[in-house]
Amino acid sequence: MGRSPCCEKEHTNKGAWTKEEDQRLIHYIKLHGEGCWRSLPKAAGLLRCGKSCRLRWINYLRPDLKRGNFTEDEDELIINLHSLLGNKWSLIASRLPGRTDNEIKNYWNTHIKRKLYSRGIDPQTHRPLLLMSTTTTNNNKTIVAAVAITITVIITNLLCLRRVITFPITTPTYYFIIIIIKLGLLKGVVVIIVVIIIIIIIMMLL
DNA sequence: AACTTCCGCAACCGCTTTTTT
DNA sequence: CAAAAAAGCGGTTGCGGAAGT
Repeated sequence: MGRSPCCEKEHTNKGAWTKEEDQRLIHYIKLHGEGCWRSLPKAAGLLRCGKSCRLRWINYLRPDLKRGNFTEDEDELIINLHSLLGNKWSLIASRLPGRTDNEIKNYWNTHIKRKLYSRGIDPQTHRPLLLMSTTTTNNNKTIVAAVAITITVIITNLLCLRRVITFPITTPTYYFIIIIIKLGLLKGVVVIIVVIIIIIIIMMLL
């Protein structure tokens, strides 16, 4: 025993709103206020779904919306809130008067992501990009390791071929690269040194 | 000037949560 | 309490204008 549907789906307009539709929606809400989006389209004489009316009002027509570019302070606030809340756009928007969740989401995807990348920060985790490559999932580590090794091998062997360096990359070097990439620089170097010491001890005992 | 590619943003889609009957 | 739709939310798409060739 539910409610009746909000609109007849086959008799609704889609796509961009016209000036006339905007005026009808503004006029109706000025007279009757927000709320009950289910009955609004019919009462306002709009061939739109209630959901579409709500979105248009909240994201575009509301009089308290702040128009224009985001300020530097707003940028930093969005970045800080995103680091705490993640992609909770509505929560982020509630801390920025006059801005909508949709607007902030779009702004994040078009501007702030790029800004963070240029600072060398991963926009999803807010961690430095270089650290990311060594601490993500095993699958990602393998991909990063494979790409790094392939590039290193190609460059080293080309340099060797052109006699810039006198020796090609060797098998132990591959393993050292893998270890450093998988464990990080510090841990990797420690592990390599320990391995070398063990090898030296074994050789001396033999 | 004509065409193509890129970019930003409004609107839609589909899912989850809340409300109503 | 259950069912069904509204409300709300976040991801994605597609259009229109700007920029590049």
